[in-house]
Amino acid sequence: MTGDRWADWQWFRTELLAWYAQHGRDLPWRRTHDPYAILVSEFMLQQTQVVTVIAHYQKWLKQLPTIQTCAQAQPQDIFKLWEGLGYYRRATYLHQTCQIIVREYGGKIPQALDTLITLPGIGRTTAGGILSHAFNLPTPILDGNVQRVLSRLFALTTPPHRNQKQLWHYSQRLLDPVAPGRFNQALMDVGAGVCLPKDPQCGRCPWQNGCMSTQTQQQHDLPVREPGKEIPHRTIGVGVIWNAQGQVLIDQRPSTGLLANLWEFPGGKVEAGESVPDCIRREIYEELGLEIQVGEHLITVNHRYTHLRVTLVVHHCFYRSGIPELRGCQAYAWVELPDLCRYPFPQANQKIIQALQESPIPPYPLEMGGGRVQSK
DNA sequence: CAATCGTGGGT
DNA sequence: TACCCAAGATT
Repeated sequence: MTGDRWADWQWFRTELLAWYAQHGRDLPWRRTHDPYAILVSEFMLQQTQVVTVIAHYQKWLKQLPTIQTCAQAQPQDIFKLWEGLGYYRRATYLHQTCQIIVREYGGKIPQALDTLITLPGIGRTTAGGILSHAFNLPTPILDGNVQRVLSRLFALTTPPHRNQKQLWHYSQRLLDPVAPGRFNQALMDVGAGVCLPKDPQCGRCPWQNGCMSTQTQQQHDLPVREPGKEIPHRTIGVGVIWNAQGQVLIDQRPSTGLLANLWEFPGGKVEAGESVPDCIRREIYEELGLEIQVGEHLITVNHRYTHLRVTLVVHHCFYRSGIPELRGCQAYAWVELPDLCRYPFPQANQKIIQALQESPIPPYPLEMGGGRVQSK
């Protein structure tokens, strides 16, 4: 690159598209022209790697093959299909977006960028991805891959999150106006498979001869990243509360905040100087108004979120008295173990469920009414 | 604009 | 093990 010459930009496009024809990934959402399917893939791919998305993508489209079926689905089904993918707000946003498109746009995805980004969960990158991929419209994208590729290609020494305007400019300027769909897909493939965060594979890069950071051996130092912050840790006491019918109590988390709308085994943060059984007894009373007896330890689960680490100390518990009140949750349910799979749970709770299914059901304490009542 | 929002892969 | 990073959007 010796200047802002048309031939230089065209060279990037030609090289990239030629490389893509040989080395592009074969992905499920590249085998369809259905804009709805592409919309689904774009939502799932937000901050989530391809290998993680594929199974969920295929299951989703099998159960909700059209935008109409998605719009009409129950929230519980939406969350169940999203289970395990994380960032669960995306599921609600996708559901809402499909409902709006069906209701207000005749089931056709709007092809105007300004319209698309007004829909829930659709920002500029997702909108650009949909428009370029589904309709071959010349809309740029700027995901993590593209930010890294562009930072190296043009040797941009400002951290990407402080340099969004310039990065968008480059993404727009570089975009192939004839084949924007394939170009954007190719750009992300370079980021995901060649221009790796650590150990960039410059020898396999179609842009090796035009990359400014490679010429000065800066590619390992770009993009510039700022040090992260420390992640706090909490210990959480969790109760698997059994009733005399052999059912366990679960609750649905609030509609906002961490793991919104998902189901869980009730519990809460262990306060300073408090024992775990005391914590569980207190939390169950505060959140549900139930009196329980805390029993033996079931499992301890360590889990990491983006901004939080938790240790879940889980105990078997036994219902004594009270009717559940909805204080810190949306709903509750007494369920038998085989029915737990009907409810969407976060990953940390999946480990509890697995432990439950592998461990024998604890005997109901004799002093609390004798043997278990066999339900049905 | 900084914080929030999950989970799995890779080093 | 302990990080970093991922087809980001929202508030």
